[in-house]
Amino acid sequence: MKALTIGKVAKQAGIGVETIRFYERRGLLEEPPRNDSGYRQYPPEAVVKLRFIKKAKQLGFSLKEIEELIALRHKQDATCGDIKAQAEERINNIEERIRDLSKMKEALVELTRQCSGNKGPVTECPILTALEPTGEDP
Amino acid sequence: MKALTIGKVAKQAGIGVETIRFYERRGLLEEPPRNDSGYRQYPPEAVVKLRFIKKAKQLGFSLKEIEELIALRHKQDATCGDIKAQAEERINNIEERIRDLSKMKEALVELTRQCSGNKGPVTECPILTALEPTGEDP
DNA sequence: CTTGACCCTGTAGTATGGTACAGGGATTAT
DNA sequence: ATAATCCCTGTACCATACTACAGGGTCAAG
Repeated sequence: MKALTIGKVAKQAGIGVETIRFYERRGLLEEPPRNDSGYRQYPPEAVVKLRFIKKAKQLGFSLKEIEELIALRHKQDATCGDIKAQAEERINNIEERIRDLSKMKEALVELTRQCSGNKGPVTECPILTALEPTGEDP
Repeated sequence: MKALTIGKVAKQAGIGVETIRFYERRGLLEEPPRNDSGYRQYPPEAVVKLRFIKKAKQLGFSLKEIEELIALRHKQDATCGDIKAQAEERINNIEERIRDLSKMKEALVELTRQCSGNKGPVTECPILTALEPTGEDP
């Protein structure tokens, strides 16, 4: 009697209807029971689960990782430490991405530092010549 | 007489043959002349251009941005300042990504700090309960 | 002169995370 | 009762940046 249609769930979770069906196809969300007309009948917990997915995504977890997290939660012998390990892997991953981005940034900052940024011709721009060390155009 | 086949260019630039053809389709690389058999005949400058693309990619430029950079370089009235502006936009973009990632990381670090990481049951893991605030499973 | 390495086009598939119909049936509000 | 919403499936599409064939022609070495 408290079953929700997909539209209600979508609104309450702040996610699109199509996206929910996509998550179901992906295996991220279990298939809910259907009524006589074939409409999905979601228990209220579905909203909770979708919000979980949404938050995890905001923390940078991929759908695949979220799937693993959910699977872990359902395993009887999974421990808190398993989850923590997962989160720590995520942190390491994020740190690596930050390091990569910082390297890119430093290289670019160095290039712009060398560039006067004035009205000089493009052919003399140190940014381009740095990218194209031996280069001229056809 | 110094024309290169696509395979030679690929090897010298450190890029796959298929990737070069893909760049050509994308409009990133101009179509080279062909010989009687329809083989692409690249001038040696093509290697330079591909290395340019490769380096720009390593600096985090997307193919679309690289296209813009190349177009800028070919415009008569483009200035060094135009290039610098492009690079600075890139820097801002990278900084934004770093800020986003740092936020994610901080949230995760805070969660793992709260988690004992011991053999406790998953249902009591603060990481999961934080992600799923009101939640229990079906 | 044949074999293997190279080249060609065109199409399709990969991964990621969705979004957008088309073409139909069901439900709800007026 | 009928129109406006919903819901269904299935498929195709968006961007990004490739990668992998299939099916065929060409070229160079032994």
